[in-house]
Amino acid sequence: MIDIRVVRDDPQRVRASQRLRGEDESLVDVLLAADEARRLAVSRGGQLRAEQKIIGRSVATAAPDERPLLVSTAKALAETVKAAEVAENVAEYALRAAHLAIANLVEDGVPPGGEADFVTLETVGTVPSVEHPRDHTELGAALKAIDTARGAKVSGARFYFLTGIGAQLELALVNLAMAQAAETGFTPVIAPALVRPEVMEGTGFLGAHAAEVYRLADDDLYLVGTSEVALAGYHADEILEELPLRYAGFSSCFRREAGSYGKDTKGIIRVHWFDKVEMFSYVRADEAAEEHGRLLAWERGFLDKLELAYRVVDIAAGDLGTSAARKFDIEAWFPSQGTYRELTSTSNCTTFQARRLNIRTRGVAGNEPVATLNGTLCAIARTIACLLDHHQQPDGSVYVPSALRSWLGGRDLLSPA
RNA sequence: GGAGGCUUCGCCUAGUCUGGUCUAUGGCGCCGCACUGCUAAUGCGGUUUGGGUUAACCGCCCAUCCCGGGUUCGAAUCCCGGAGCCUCCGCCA
Repeated sequence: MIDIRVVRDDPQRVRASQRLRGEDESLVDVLLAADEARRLAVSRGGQLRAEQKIIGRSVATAAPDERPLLVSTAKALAETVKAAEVAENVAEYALRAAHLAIANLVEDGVPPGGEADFVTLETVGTVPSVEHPRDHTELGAALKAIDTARGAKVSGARFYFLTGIGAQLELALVNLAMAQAAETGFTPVIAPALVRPEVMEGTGFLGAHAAEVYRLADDDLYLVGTSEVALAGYHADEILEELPLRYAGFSSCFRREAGSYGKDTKGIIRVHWFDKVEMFSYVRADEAAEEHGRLLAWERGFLDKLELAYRVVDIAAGDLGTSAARKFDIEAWFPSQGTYRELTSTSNCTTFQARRLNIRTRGVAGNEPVATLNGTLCAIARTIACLLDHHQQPDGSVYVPSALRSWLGGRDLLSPA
């Protein structure tokens, strides 16, 4: 939810942002009209209620013989008030709908264009040269670490089992990520994976990408696609006294992957369920961009520990999520694919989520919404896929980066049994 | 899953049975001022949140007693639905 005052004061800016995203600019005019209509409706309703209050008071204090007349007057007024209140509700609802239809304002400097128009900011590390690279599915099967066949048998396509060293790798990555997060000052959090509709809507996931989200209809709960959802809802309806607040949440993540038919059908790069350690920050609105830089740096620090070659990309406006003002992805090198693939993603949601979730802090001119930001520390399944692929050796074994060894019994090489 | 209790403006609380100056009581905390020779006491005043009006301030107006409906001229108060918390029973890792 963007600041309605920005829309009133500078509709051109909002239109420009919508245009950059490839969204409908005329929604801005719909919103302005709805805002004006609501103001009129509320003001009329207020006036009528004020009259009604005065009459009500005179009824209370009137002499018995004067009552009937007063009551009949009040009755007539009550009809008018009721009608005005219906109009208010309609206007209120229309305003909210119009408001929710508008995505966050795109930050200055975001590249224009769509999915293919990202800008590479930096390329880091040395891309490994592997003669005849095997993909992570093959490597994972040989190591008895990843079992996608039985995943499909038990749960369907895009499900998997991590077994043996695969399961240990997950725990090692979680431990490493949580250790880094805690050292950096994040509060480690184990977050629920099921959330209420308000929270899901507040984080902006029920907008354009509602089809991505699993819903438990019998219980009216949603399965989160990222612990960002729970971590944003954590402080809903609160006034935060001390900022910044930083949380590192671990949870399972569920994605329907609707519309991704045919993409990454093999292996565990794109799955319906995976575990993830996510960083989430609450900061003052004017510090959001700086925090975004810090989140990106922490993501890079983690990938550096995994000794991966990667590039940092600035996502184009048309490919941003509803709530993001800017997004940086880090894509790591997959030798078997001969390309970089997304491993982490950090978004600056500015005050967009905080407005919807009513998360504020005390400012000089009263309470004001905070800014929220999120960034992947480690999406486990995809990271395991990358580690196997990236660190594979000619003999089919896999090199273990030193940062992970203490969590894996000191092993520096994973070899097929 | 069953039974019962509870939810009031930061925290605690009065008010709900018996609808009407409730324009929500009091305490704590907090802020300001005054006074007292002293990081205290006392006194006075202020202190929910959101929106509107304003260049801004002051002020004024509207809404807000968990949420949503309903009854009524009028709802914190009565009725229905929902959420949350608590207690007990059942079940359960």
